[in-house]
Amino acid sequence: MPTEPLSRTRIVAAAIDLIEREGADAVSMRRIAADLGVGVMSLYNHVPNKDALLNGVAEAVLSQIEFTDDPDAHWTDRVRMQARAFRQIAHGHPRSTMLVVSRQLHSNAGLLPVERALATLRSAGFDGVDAVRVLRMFIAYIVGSLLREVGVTPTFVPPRQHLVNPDDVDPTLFPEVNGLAPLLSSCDHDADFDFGVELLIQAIAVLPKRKREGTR
Amino acid sequence: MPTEPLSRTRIVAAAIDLIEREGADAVSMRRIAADLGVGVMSLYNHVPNKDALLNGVAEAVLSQIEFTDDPDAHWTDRVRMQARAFRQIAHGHPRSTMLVVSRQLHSNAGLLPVERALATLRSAGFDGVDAVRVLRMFIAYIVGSLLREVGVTPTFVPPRQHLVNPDDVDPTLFPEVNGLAPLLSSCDHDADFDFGVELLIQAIAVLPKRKREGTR
DNA sequence: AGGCTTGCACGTACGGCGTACGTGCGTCAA
DNA sequence: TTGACGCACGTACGCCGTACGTGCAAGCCT
Repeated sequence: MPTEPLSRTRIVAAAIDLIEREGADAVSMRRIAADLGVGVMSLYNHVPNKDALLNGVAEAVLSQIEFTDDPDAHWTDRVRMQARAFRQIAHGHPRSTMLVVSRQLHSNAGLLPVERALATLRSAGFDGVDAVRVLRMFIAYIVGSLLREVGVTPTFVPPRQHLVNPDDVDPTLFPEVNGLAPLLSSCDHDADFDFGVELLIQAIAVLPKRKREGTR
Repeated sequence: MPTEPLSRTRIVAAAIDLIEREGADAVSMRRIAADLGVGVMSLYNHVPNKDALLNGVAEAVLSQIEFTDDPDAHWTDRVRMQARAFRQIAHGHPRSTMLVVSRQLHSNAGLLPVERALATLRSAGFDGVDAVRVLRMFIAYIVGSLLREVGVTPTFVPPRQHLVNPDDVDPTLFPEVNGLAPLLSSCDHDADFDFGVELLIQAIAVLPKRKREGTR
């Protein structure tokens, strides 16, 4: 029974699978090896160490983003689509999201979305300085949104799944939080994300566009 | 020589100190105990487990934010000040920032900034729905910015400290990244953060303000 | 005063972790 | 045929979090 030979790709895939099934805390070299039915140390023939393996996971997830870019569309539509495509990470690989946004990647996988975004912004007439600034702002917003969505940064649902109970939130100390508790404890991620994206697009659309070029 | 008695506060302080000196990876119960000159298991008389200790660290850092709110100022100024105050975390406790934004806090420490922000937005005339939405957007942006600033999410400096060298970025695959390399590899965090904050403030300032109240 | 509870510092021990290192086997080049 | 090489694997070391038990000092009730 010749099993598929071990490879970096298979190891990374097993890691992603494990993370999505049991969470990032469940990841250990021993556990991955067990899932693959191999010895622990065999992994090290294909991956230098655990950290590099996790980088591989982040790259793999990142490179699975499906960008369907229509070069003829208005730039605002293209920006919107790219932002949403990036957010797909949180849906396709919710438990891996934290890994993706928390690792400094030096590979091409991380550069492709950047390239696309910059090209779109440049085609919209922004000069280099503004394109980079706007891109960084979008990335910050998207990363922050993803973290909230996958549950790491609080939605600011105070205690239970249900509405706030006054034992946990003192109404005299936190009148606003208390009054808005029903709104704070529920969250439509799709709507909230789009709300922010629209606001950002609208905001940068009115930026004064400087002369083209200016990358120097 | 009666040393200060052990306490949760002292343990948390030692943990923060250790994180800022050697990074979050260096944190272990054994190491903290050694720094405090006590036995490992003594810590567990004051802290239920490591996870709770890290929550304590996040709370402590969060509650050190200095909000200097001027209720008479224009609401745009107040929002700006609150955003900057929150960002102070990244300066005062850079290595702890990741912990602060990556932990779901159920304590009052996390609610105070929320309360202040909501109050400011409500006083600016936003109804409950919009105040919560805008707050969430700001939080996402700030969290994402902090992560970039403390070096976890990439600045998109491609390889070295210096400019991009063409070995690492294929100019034909990534023409924009390549052309904008000088801009991508340097980053004025203060200016970039303020750029985004101004844009966001400007964007929400033109939101149609609905009737007051509406928390229900 | 004497006994008892309680709080807290501490040591030992267990199971799990990442990984350095050595070993043995299959394949392929010379 | 033989040698080198690639790769799966076992063992072992030094970390980790923490369950559990022990002993001591302070405070309480009678």
